[in-house]
Amino acid sequence: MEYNKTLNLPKTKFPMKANLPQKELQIQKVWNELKLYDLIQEKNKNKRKFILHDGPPYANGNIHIGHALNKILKDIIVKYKSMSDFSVPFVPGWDCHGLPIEFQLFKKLGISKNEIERVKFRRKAAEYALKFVKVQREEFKRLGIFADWENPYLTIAHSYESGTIRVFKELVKKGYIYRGLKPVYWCLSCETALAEAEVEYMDHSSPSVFVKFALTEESLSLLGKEKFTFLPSVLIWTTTPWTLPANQALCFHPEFDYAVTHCEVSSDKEDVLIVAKDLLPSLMDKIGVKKYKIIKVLKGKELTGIKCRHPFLEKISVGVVDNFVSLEEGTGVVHIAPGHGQEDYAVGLRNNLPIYSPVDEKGKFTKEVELFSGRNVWECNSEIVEKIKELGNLLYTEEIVHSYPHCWRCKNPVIFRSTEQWFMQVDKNNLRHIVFAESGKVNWIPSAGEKRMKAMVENRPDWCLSRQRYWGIPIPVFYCQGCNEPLLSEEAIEKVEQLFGKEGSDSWFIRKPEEILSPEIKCQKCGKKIFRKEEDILDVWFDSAASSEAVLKENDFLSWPADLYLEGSDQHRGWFQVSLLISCALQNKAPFRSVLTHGFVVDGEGKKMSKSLGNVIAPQEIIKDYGADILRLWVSSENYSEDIRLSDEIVSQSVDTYRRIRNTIRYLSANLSDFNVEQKVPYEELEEIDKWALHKLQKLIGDVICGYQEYQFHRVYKLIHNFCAVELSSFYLDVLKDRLYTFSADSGERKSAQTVMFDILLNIVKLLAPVLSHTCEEVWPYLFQKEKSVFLSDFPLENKESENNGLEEKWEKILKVKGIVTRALEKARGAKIVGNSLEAKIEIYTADADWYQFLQENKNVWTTVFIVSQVNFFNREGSSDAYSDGNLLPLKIVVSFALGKKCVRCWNYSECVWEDSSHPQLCQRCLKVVQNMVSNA
RNA sequence: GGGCCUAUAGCUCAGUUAGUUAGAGCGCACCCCUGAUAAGGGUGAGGUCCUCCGUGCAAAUCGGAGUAGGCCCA
Repeated sequence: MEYNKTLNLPKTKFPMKANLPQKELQIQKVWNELKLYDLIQEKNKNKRKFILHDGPPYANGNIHIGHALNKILKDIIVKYKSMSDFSVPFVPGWDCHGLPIEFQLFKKLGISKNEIERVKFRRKAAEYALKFVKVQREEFKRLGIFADWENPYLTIAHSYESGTIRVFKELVKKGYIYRGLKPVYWCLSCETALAEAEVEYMDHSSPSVFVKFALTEESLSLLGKEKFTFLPSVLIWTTTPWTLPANQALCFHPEFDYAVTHCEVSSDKEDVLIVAKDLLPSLMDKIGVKKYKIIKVLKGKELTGIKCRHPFLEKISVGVVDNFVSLEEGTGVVHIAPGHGQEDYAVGLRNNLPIYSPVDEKGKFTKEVELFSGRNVWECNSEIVEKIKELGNLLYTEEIVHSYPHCWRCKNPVIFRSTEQWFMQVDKNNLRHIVFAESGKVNWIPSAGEKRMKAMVENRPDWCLSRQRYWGIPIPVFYCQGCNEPLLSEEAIEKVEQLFGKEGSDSWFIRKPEEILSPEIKCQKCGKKIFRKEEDILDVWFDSAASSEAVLKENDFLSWPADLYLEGSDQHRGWFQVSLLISCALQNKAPFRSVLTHGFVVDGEGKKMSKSLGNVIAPQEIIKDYGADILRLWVSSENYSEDIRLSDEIVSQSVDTYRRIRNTIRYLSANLSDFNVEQKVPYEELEEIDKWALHKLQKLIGDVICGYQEYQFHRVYKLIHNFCAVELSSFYLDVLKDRLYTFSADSGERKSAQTVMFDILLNIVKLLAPVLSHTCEEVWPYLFQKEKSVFLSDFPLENKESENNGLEEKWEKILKVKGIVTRALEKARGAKIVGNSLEAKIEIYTADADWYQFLQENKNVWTTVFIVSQVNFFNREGSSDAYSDGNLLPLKIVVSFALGKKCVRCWNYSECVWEDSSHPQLCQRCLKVVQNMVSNA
């Protein structure tokens, strides 16, 4: 007789080999057909809401690993919350406007801004963005992300654009919006503003000049009581002499030492110069001074407020301090023209200097600079140098070649030129303080986010909202054709808001002002009724900053504020900050209760991923080779609060972990092929070890829930993996084999094991579903549940009634004994005494009365727990050659080959009577089982 | 250059209020099994807790400096 046919061996159709890349597609197809996302919403519609507001990724290009990480983290939360008593509508979003798209498209079309009509271009840009929305949507769906994919929010949707204008309107109403000057890159030949991405750095030859700014009489006292034979001068260095007419200040570093130095410039010329002390030797060498003497040394901050004469104009330049001043080159004093440089502009703002820029759009000096009026700034460079020399304020000049920004189209050098821009005032209505206070109420995860946000808000300048671009939401402002006064009226903007809601923002460039405005409206200043439209568009950050207003407020099934924003840590500066700013301006309140940030994906060495380093790993590759669940498992395994590493080694670790979990699930299900829920054994009747396993399961459930609630998914990952590998595979399931396989199929003992295995399987599948979504859905049909999907089931709750801490303590001790026995067995295996552990007979010796009693009390479990054929124990000290485990346990173990005969069915050895003539190779236990089967057959 | 963050075994992570010999799982090596089989079990080897200095009776843990890396600015 083939006795293995009488065994209850595992049986399942659930494949060992996952073949995820294919299998996942089938599962996703089923999800689609079920309309699972809708079913989940329907199921949870009356529960309390949890709003995770999606930060819109930029709709250009395929998704990269950072996108995958971000959306998977969100998805884990959405799924966990959806299964745990929350209604979690998740509306994905895309950022569709902005320079990167515009830039890419112009490149693709091979043309520049002036070579295409604006509306025509905008239609192409919209098409381009929508194409990538579709691409990314498919890629996100391929990751197994659940969301309202059919109804995402797009920043180019009419309703969204209208919502953005509404936000602008509210800001105008509350007085946040003003017009001011700001320097931007400007191409003189194209007569246009350029974005940073549109300038290229190329070598350029410029005059390098060292120029004196003489102190005024009144400032001499700042230098102390010294009498000077020569009027001291502050020495600056610049490579853009043409910006000198716009000079407003001289900037010192507050902490640097500045030397007031007497120099013999030449045999007949002497000077007193103020420069950074550390630069003195190289500087004197450069300008050819052989003899010099330091008269006095001052800290930069002591020079604050010093007044100097302009080197060739009748005006005063004032001393200011700033940390950006460096000792790399020059004199340690920086000439500041706030209208002609970014750094200068920032210094200007901090010191309330005029943003002065007397240069027109063709790059010619305006009438304000009489000397050079109407002349091109480049042409004037040399004349300015001549003029300074003439007045004796030039100490040194040479031509230098350096890297300088050029226009990407016409390749000419560009300048910084101030133009009128729209701003949002950060200090209006106490906004900065409100933002600060609201930040303090937000739950930042990790908590350092609060510090980072506050530091940023504290220092940020007003927000420049204007962009001289094509692809964005227009700034809804009209100008009087008569007096050029901007029309900043709530009523007018509301017309635009309504128009965009109907026709979208392209209509701004199609409709005439009179088609938009009501006929009664007139200029508040001069009363004229003819207007022109603003050409500039809004900074793309304004679009996304409006999302909580344009999405959460506009949809009844959502709510405001959001419970959670979850993005990369770069968004402290980006989306979080601008959203906070807008929300506090409009609502005096943060738009989010919690903000969770994750780090960036870096390679195995912790270096950033870049094409040039060749260490980029694409999510598409991982999906193709291993499947989305592997990627999801990797996401869950990493502590995302820091940098997140990814390498081939790390992926293969996820693959290994996946296999272990999958096999454990498969094995559990394979042993449940003849089990159904009606056969469940009541708790009281369970075998003790089964109660122990149930206890462990409940603890696991509690810990895993804790992990999910605190968004610590790597804890979830570790807990479940350890449970599968340690509690289940290496112990419980291994020990159970004898009972499952050899006991009669319907025996209470076997059903007891199956009852618990079923519980374990069902719960593990649910616990893992937010992470291994496809795999858990794949096993779901093997669990005969009423729900059509694991995601329509309820998340487990920790059942404390199935817990028994006393039992756990006792089994901990039993496991310790198993530990020493397996070590003894391993030694015996090495000595070729036994191979398979069932070939072993174990003798345990202990002189310790308590331990002996413990062994005695549990005498029924030992063979099972050790998976050996025989166990004897003795209340006496074992011989010296018996195995002992240091002094960890007062036990000594002797391993010998088991006594008696091996039963061919259960492989246990026994000395029982082998009497049955028809089954002479069966032990008594198996004999009964087999006889039973035969009589039942 | 500035703000924020990180550094524990080959990998992913623990390590509480400073308190025995710094832990887990995986991987690796070796062994067993062949009734979870492109599986399963066992044993074992792996650590300058990034470096240096300091404070403590005592430091992975607290303080300072540095190195390497990340994000954001400049």
